Amino acid sequence: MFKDLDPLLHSQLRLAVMSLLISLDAADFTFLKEKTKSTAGNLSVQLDKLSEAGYISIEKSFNGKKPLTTCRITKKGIKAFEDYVNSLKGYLKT
Amino acid sequence: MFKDLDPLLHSQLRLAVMSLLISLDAADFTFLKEKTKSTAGNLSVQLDKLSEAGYISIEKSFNGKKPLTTCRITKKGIKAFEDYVNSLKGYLKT
DNA sequence: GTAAAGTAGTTTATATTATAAACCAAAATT
DNA sequence: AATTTTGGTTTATAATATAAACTACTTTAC
Repeated sequence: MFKDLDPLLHSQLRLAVMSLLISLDAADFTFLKEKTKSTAGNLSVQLDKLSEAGYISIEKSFNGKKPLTTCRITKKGIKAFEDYVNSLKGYLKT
Repeated sequence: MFKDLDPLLHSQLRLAVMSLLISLDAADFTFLKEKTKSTAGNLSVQLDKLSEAGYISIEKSFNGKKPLTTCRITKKGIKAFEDYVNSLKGYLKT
């Protein structure tokens, strides 16, 4: 009846990031920070967790002289997000 | 874009409890424990939190000689659940 | 009738998580 | 050349979830 909710996705900020990445394909740190209205520190930590789980890939480069962190959702991440949404549905239908 | 998710409802067990109560109107401790497959201790704590928030009411009585804890969702709880579901939608649409 | 097991919970301790605050290095601005 | 801003990371703290231990009583088995 109530399937377990992936704890990695059941977090407001990580879920917001995944939600953005699933329709955007690529997004940089600053963009994610603005869209999610998070602090840089929090975002940095949560991106690491998503990355360690293999849900996103993180690529570090430079935009001119400024560091640029680009995130992309992985296949595994897409699957996890879809699973999470399906599990959640069991909790939401009234 | 991403509305804040009520932290009281953004918890697997509390959400499951609210999901049950919203369509059941009343449920006792043992029933909730079985349906949510939670431990008694965890359920006890989470029910208290929902109760303190005014999302559910808890009535203690006796079923013969055994203690009976009956839970009901409140108007405030229904509103909170609906708000939560609506906020979540912003995270899930792909 | 009393010891053991079961029921219905609560309290407390611990592990995990989220978040903010502090920090760092380089670049841009005054 | 000092100050502020950008783009982050690391570390510390507060909040949360969860399980384990406990309480109080009841039922069952001997």
